[in-house]
Amino acid sequence: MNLPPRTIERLSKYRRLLKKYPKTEGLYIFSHHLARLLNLTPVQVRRDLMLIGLSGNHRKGYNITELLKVISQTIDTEQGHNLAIVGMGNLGRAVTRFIRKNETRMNIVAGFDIDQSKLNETIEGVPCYHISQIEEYIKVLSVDIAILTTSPESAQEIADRVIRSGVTGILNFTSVHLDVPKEIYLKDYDIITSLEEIGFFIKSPLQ
Amino acid sequence: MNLPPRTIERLSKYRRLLKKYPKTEGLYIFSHHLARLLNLTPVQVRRDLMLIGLSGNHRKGYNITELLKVISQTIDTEQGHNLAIVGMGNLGRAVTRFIRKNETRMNIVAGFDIDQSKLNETIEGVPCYHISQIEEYIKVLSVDIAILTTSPESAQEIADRVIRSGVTGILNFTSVHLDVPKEIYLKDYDIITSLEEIGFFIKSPLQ
DNA sequence: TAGATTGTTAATCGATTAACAATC
DNA sequence: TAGATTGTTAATCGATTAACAATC
Repeated sequence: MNLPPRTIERLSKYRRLLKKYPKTEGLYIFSHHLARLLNLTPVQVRRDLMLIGLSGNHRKGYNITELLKVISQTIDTEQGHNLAIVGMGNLGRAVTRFIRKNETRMNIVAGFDIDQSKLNETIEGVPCYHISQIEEYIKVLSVDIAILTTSPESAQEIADRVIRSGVTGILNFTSVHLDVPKEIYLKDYDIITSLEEIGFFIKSPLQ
Repeated sequence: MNLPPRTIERLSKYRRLLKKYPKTEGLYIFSHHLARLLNLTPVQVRRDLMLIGLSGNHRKGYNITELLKVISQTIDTEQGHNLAIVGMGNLGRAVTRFIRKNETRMNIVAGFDIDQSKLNETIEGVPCYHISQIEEYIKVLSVDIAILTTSPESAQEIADRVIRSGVTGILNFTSVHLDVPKEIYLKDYDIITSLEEIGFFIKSPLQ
């Protein structure tokens, strides 16, 4: 199915919110209610749900169970995704822990680090291997998404290597611009740029 | 000055890249060269620089020193920004370390945590206080940007409290939707949603 | 002059929102 | 029926890109 990236992001947020939604609040939810919980407009919500073929009830709104089912059918794959964290330093371990606390279809199957002492050890419940074994383990474990939490210096080299090994999605925490083939889905988390953006907009009067 | 958010983000990236640019490569850079280094188009680069009043030389391109000067004048404030990290767990400490490794105008002046044992201790070189003292220290230290790395449960309460104390910019790592007044500049880093977005687009054939 | 570049407007693209018909 | 909602198209907004004049 061909859906806009922004819609996918919102679908993910609808699902996460509704999964925790108290059962006592009823089986149905109105678009304006869901919108208010996420600071969106009711039209946005209805449009998103329309795009994935969901329809609501004019009296009661949208059936939450159906909503959860159809969103999951849209977003998830049967097997889920196998993730590798490359760079098991502070940030890598924190991100690992963060992901594992959430119930998702994302299975962290390996961590990699240059530190020999971490070899074959289990960190945050994830088996950790030496960086030299990336190609080998990524293939064997069918990793399709890599999270890059390495040093800036090695980021591009590691990206090249994980891509060569079969990874097609990358979440890049390194603040380094990565050059990747256009068939790779790359998402950057550039903390420094984000802070500078915030800094600029809080000094200027806001729109 | 009124500049689009995307332009600010790119200016931040131009600067970071050019700061590390080897001196031997010359004092000038062409828009197409800068564009290639960041996977942008030359027009995008020229337009961004035009918006901040920079002009280049038809033979040599843009003067790197001037470029760095004008970008800094645009983005930075004289005093820089004072940051607080709220939640000094794994993620908070990792983010603290990450920011301190980069040379920026962002000064991390305080960390906060519920853990009594961290009270008055210095973590990653940052003085750490108990969460009950947020209001007090944010005011005294003139913190204007808060980074939220707390538990999801306390995220909204903490956001309310830092805003009440004078913070106007928030970088939110908690994956929880925050309800903030429109004059607050909020930027979300939702790791779960990002992974689900990547997951969706690597299963579908890419555009 | 020819060629490569900058500078800038107009067209296009993607996403949001306004408007409103249809339904219960 | 009146009122509140859903469903969907058309208009608008923000950002990128195409086109091209100006300059060295």
